[in-house]
Amino acid sequence: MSAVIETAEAGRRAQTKARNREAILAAARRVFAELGYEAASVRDIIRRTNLASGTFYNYFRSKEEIARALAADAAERLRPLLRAERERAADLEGWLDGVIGAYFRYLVEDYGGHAAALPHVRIDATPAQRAVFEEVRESLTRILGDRLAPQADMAYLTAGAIGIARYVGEQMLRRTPPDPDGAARIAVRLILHGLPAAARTA
Amino acid sequence: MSAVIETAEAGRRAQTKARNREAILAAARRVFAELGYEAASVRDIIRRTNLASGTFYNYFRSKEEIARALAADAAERLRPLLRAERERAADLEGWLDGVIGAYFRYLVEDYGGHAAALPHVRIDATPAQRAVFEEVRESLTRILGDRLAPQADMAYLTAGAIGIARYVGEQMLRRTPPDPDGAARIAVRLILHGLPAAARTA
Amino acid sequence: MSAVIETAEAGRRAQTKARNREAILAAARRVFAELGYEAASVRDIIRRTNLASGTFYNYFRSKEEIARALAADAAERLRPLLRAERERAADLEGWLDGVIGAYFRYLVEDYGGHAAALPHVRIDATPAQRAVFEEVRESLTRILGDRLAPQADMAYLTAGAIGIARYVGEQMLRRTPPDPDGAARIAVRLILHGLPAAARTA
Amino acid sequence: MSAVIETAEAGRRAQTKARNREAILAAARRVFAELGYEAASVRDIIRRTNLASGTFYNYFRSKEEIARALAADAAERLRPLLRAERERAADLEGWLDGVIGAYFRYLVEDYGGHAAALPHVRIDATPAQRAVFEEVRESLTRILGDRLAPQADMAYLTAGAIGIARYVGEQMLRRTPPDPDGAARIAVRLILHGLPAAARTA
DNA sequence: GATGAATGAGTTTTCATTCAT
DNA sequence: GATGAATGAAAACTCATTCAT
Repeated sequence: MSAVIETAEAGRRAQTKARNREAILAAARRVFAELGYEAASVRDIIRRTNLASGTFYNYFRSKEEIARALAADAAERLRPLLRAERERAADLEGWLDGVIGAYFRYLVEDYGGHAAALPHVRIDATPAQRAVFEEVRESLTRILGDRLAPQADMAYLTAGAIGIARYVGEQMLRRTPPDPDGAARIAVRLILHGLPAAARTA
Repeated sequence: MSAVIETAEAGRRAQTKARNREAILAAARRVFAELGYEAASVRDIIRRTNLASGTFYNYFRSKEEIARALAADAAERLRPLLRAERERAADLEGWLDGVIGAYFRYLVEDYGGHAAALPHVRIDATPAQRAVFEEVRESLTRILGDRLAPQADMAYLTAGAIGIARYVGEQMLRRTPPDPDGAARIAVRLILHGLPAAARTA
Repeated sequence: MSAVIETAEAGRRAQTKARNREAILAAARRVFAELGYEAASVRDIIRRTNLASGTFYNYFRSKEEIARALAADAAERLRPLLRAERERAADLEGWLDGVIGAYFRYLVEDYGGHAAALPHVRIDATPAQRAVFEEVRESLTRILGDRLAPQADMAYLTAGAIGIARYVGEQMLRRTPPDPDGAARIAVRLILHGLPAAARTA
Repeated sequence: MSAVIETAEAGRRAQTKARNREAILAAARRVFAELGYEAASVRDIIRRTNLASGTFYNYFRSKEEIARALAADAAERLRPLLRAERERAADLEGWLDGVIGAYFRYLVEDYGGHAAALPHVRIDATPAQRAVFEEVRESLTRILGDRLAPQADMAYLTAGAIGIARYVGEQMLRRTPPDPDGAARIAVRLILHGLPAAARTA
């Protein structure tokens, strides 16, 4: 077999691998969303794929690993987005608009229709998730700049902001149709000015 | 057997039943806290009890049912507390102080030491939980009174406030020792005035 | 307590005992009929009674024992009937008419409506059942008298006759409404003259 | 892997599957025969196999399902035999000889030695069993031809004939050694001429 | 690397039976 | 003798993972 063909074949193989991996991840995302992590079985995942059950283990060592990979994957996709927004944003409001809008649109895309199954993962179950938390914390710290009291507890504040995004997002998913933009506007206002102020305007 | 004795016996039996139910619930609470809902098995629960395996099924039909009972139980305990605070509180700040303080102290009591395992149950998985959500929503609506724009989306705002409490609470549980009062102060400020204002003070 | 009262009370007790025993037997008969022996549980039986589960064991040592008691009971009720018919009957036809008619009416009474659940008990699972088999065999032997070849295999012939009664009876139970008399007529004719002869007449 | 090898492998796998299925069915047949359906457990069945417990569930969903499969299987094997006899037989006697002889030999083969446990399944528990009943009924109807009164109740007569075969067969299995031919002769005579006639000859 | 049946440890669940009251 | 909750052995069943092909 000539080197050229070998290379071509290797390319094709790599492509197939990537495609299979993606197929498994996509199936897992849907299954976890519909059944929840515990109720979902590897069989459920593989069944939504046209692969054989054993093949799963060529890609992921276990059910736990794919769950981690999924979370990491989500974080991976979130992180550059957060980064980009951090560069672009002039102020806190701009940054929040960008970030929360993107997050809510992502939620609708990935979970719309299965609202009920948004996985309530621990905030820092995986390294990637922790990275997202840190990214948010750093962004907030930087943007707030010297308007930040030295003793301010940024971990709590970051957690609070993420809590708002999470729960308003979940609430949004429950509506038909979900309105990511309206929800984002309210979430941003809530973070910026607090509940009484947010309640005073529509 | 005389009626008197019968009654006494019935009383003792009812007591034993209640005690067993409580023992199982307590064991489940601990097991869920330590292992997480999914990893926990009915065996794990019953093992922490001095009851026989079959006895579990005299009280709960399945692991899912006890989880629901647990959540309902928690909500049940939360609700009167919320109610009481609603009566007592003069303004939003007073109400939030009371409610969030109580919630955080409850968290520390029930999950302190097993911070990692605060169950991230769906906001409205059970009727009791839905009731808590409604209770919070109503309290907020009433306290805000005419400072509330007619078109304000109270479902989103309530979700946001609960999100703050949940995630700041979780963050607090991760600290040793947890400081429910400090965390509550920050959560309240965040809800009242928003993140920039909360960041400006300690 | 005077002897008189004691006696009266003893009588009442004996009555209650007899009534409870009958209640349990009746419930068991229905439960076995509806679910089959294996699927039926002692709980199912006791549930159809207004007795407590433990009480069952004051009357029967086990589920197996009540099944035996039930079969014995059926046989017990069948046997005197067979005996009586044997005395009364002038000839084979008369005896068969009496016996099979009685058996079919008994079937309708006990299993009508639950046709599907006629228990296919082994012909000789219990002593009482064996006794019925023997009773039938003896009756046949006596009534046939010297029209019986010495080498005739009465066990096979008795089994055959019982087989006819059993299966025609089951078939009858499947009809709505069951017609014990029509079925009995055909069964008797079949036993007496064989299938071709029975087919030649209605 | 080349297509040729793939096919070969698929063939081998299919073979193994078929062999395993047969092994489980055979084990179940023996276990049911020895313990009776109710007393038998899936564990008992799988233990007589060199397969793992979970493997059972790759083939049958439950104990009930394998029982049905077994009955269906038996009926499946009986039907072609009945069909063949129907073509071949010149008259009722010939047909009965063929059919009952075959049935009794089949009984001895499958249940000989475990006489006590011939499963008394409902006559029409499965489609295949219903098919056997229908096959017998049709065969009888055709062979009797115009010697059959128009109002004759063939369902009852068929049930009666099958009852004879069943119970005489069971009686035969209880003997050591079983004599399928002797038993068949008597059963046939009983069906053809009735009990008195059958009793008059050996 | 793909396949898919086999594995068997582990889990849930049932239920006949016991026993303190 | 009645009660009914507790018992725990035994059964059914699941499913992540392995492995021969």
